[in-house]
Amino acid sequence: MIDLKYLQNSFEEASKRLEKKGVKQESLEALKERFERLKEANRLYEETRAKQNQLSKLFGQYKRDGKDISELQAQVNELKAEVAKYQDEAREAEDNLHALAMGIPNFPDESVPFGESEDDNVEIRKVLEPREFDFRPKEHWELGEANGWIDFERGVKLAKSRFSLLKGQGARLQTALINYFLDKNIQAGFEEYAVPFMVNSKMLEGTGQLPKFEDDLFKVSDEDLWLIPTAEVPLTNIYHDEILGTDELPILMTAYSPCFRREAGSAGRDTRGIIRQHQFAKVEMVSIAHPDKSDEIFEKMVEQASNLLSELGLPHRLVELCSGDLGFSAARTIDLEVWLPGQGKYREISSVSNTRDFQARRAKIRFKDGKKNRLVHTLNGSALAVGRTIVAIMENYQNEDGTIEIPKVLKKYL
RNA sequence: AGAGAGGUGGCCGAGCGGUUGAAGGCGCACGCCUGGAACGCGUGUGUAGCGUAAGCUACCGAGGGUUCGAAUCCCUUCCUCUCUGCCA
Repeated sequence: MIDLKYLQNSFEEASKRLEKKGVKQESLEALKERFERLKEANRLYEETRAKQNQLSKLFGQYKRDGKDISELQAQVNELKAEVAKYQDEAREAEDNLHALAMGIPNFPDESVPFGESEDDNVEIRKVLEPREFDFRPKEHWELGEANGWIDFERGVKLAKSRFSLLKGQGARLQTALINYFLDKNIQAGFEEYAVPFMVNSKMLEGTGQLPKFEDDLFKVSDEDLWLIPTAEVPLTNIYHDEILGTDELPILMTAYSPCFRREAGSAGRDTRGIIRQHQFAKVEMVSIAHPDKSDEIFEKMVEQASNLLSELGLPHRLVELCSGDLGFSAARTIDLEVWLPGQGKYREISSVSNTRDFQARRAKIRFKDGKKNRLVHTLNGSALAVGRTIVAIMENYQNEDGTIEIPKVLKKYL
């Protein structure tokens, strides 16, 4: 959630910043108005409530002194109705504010380039030269089937479309990658966690998936439980509604998890292959940082993801997302796109974001700064999406006969 | 899943429906004491919102209700513990 006081005090600036992300001025005006209405409603409620409390306190005295309370009673009864009325109004104002505020995305950083769509994203640099093929490189689904690594049809039979299964060397490769990523992340100072793969709705509100993006999620029927779309959700919310000590920061976490996404808006995109599935494996990094240190940690996380790709020998590029392509919670995001020779394109394989205090405010994650409690900064990034890494390995390491080499660094994991 | 017990401040632990935001203890911080420490003594020690401030409001797992007034009574719900059942 954005800082409503900031919105109120610096409305021009705030709305200008959010305009870059496609937020209409009107909704911000409405938000500001609802914030002010809530404050007014609260003020009225608290004032009348204070009066009532004062009178109520007299009852004890009156009784002890044996005085008549009937007049007092009448007075309080009048106030009571008023208090109830103001309380209802305050609650309604609160609900209205919350409903709107939770749907407003985060401010992009000043440094984020302006743009409307992914076409306006800015390439920062390329890492490793794509290899020259002296034959037509195949796409991963051809290779996956030919090698018996991926079974698309039976995956669909077991669940539905956009599910698949890995077997044999394909499955081994996934396990190897997970272990490799976790090992490297641990070496870089991240601590490994094994987290629940389902969370309740409060946690999803904390990280920003709910209430706005319910359609992207799988929900467990009859329970307030949802399959996680990324380990970012449980990892970040580990400290939901907690106050950390300054000396505990930064907290660097990593976890493997399957990720479940309904991808409601993506019909027709990447229908072949395992680029876009309802379930995929990912190793995630999440950092809880002191506000002054989050930029530094952001760089570290980008470097970490890039290093993983480099060590696997996978050509990739770093792309700074423009304002219009930035996710709901992110203030800044760098995507890592891996080269896929079969497609002849760079495709997203990791996304590192700094959400600043946006998630922290929603999830109430604070730290003690001297006497004061302050919101932390939260960051997340993939290191890496495992399914897409398998795709990248297959396509980049393919031989003309369809066989696939294994990257050197993975040999000891297989 | 069934039966029972319970959820109070960083922790332990009190709390006849009326100055209880909450006794007492531990812990912690500061001060005194000391050559320095321990002990001892003194003071302080939750969070959030509104307000320049004094202060006001809210919070005793959560949500409702009864009442002039609820940590205390009632309902719902979640969680923990013990026993039984089931299970990797």
